[in-house]
Amino acid sequence: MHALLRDAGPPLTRSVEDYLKAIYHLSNQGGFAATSDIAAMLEVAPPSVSGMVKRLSETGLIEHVPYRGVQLTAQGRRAALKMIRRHRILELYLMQHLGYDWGGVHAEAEQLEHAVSDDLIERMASALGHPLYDPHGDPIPTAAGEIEEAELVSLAEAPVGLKLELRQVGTQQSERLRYLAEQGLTPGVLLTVSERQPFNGPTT
Amino acid sequence: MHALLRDAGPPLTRSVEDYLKAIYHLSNQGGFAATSDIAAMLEVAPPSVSGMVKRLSETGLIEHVPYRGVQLTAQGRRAALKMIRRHRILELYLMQHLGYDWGGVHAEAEQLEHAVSDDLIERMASALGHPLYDPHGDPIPTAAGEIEEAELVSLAEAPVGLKLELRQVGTQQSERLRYLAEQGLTPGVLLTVSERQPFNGPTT
DNA sequence: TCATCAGATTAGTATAGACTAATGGTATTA
DNA sequence: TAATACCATTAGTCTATACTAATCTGATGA
Repeated sequence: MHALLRDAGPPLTRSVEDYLKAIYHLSNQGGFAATSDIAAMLEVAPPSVSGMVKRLSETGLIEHVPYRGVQLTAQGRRAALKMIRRHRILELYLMQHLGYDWGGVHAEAEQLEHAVSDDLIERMASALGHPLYDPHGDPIPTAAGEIEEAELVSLAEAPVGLKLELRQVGTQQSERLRYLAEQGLTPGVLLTVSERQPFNGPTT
Repeated sequence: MHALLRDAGPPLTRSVEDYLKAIYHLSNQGGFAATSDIAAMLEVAPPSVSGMVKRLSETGLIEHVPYRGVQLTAQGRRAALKMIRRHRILELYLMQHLGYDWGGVHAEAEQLEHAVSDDLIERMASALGHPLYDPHGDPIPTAAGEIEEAELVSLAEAPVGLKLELRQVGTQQSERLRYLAEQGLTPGVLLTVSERQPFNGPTT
């Protein structure tokens, strides 16, 4: 009985969901997320973050070490992964079933992820054949809250001559995504690093 | 220039959208919506309605006659119809493309209608072939904000012997909707009023 | 006409979440 | 080690929205 009710509590607000997602992204490799980075990512003022951090640590969703930053608790991480699953399933669904392009999906998913039910997400996931990666190539957490921790190399760091598969594209700016898609730079494509100009772009 | 910007202003909040929809439904035939009816429909206390009514009439979305009730202005009506279009397109889409049943669809649409973009709604509308009626048989307002004003007869009022087409079902209780659907009472079906028991049900 | 009562409104309070201005802590550099 | 600069936090305010308790209005029936 305890176990089943463990996660109940009042549902998270839209803001709280956004904070948890931001903290997840900023503390990826087990580190702390800094107040100012959270503020920048969510486009709010730093004191707003301090306030929210206090509330979130009181409800046990994060751990706060003053002047060092915050980390998700197991509970907070579960909630964050749920939002990320929603976001990624939504992006995929909007592209594959409603004709969205790579650039426009992000904003729409960003709104919808707060409003959809678990049921709807699972229906979309099955309509998509339970996909493992989103349109950017990022892994989609399972409904149970697990996520693949990929080892990725940045293209800018890859040695010349290396053959590789383009797995994910690390930008969310619509214009840039559309441009890359036109160039055929879309997740899954195989590339070879042929040369690199000093200070900028390598070639396919 | 004026005309194009006329409706700009800050976007409506979730609450405001709900109030406008409720007022629309309660003042259907040109009358006034009463504070207490709005309160009942939205499940809030009457003073909360008084407060919101003040704000809405200051922003020009409704007309308030103290102690009599409220009416939508043209602007408020446009906003309400937009929400109703969203709701009805969503219900239809969820049923036809994601396997929702008649009962479960309302609650999901109620949430999503506040989060979807106009673009997404129009994409769903075209995926559905620009439908005119929602799953309950209610007319769907056009993107331009027009709605068919249907003349409907309640089954309970129809004279015995009349042949008619079931156009809409006036309940939103999930259980009851499922029951009716099982009985084949679904919009579009042709019925004949064969007899009526005193105090209750007529037969197909 | 007046008393009464239901329903509407005002008054005052709470909470979530944001802001700016002021202050406090930590780490870097001289 | 001390000064400084950067970042975090606290203090105090604002808005939207809800609440309860108290008051007011208008319609109804005696």
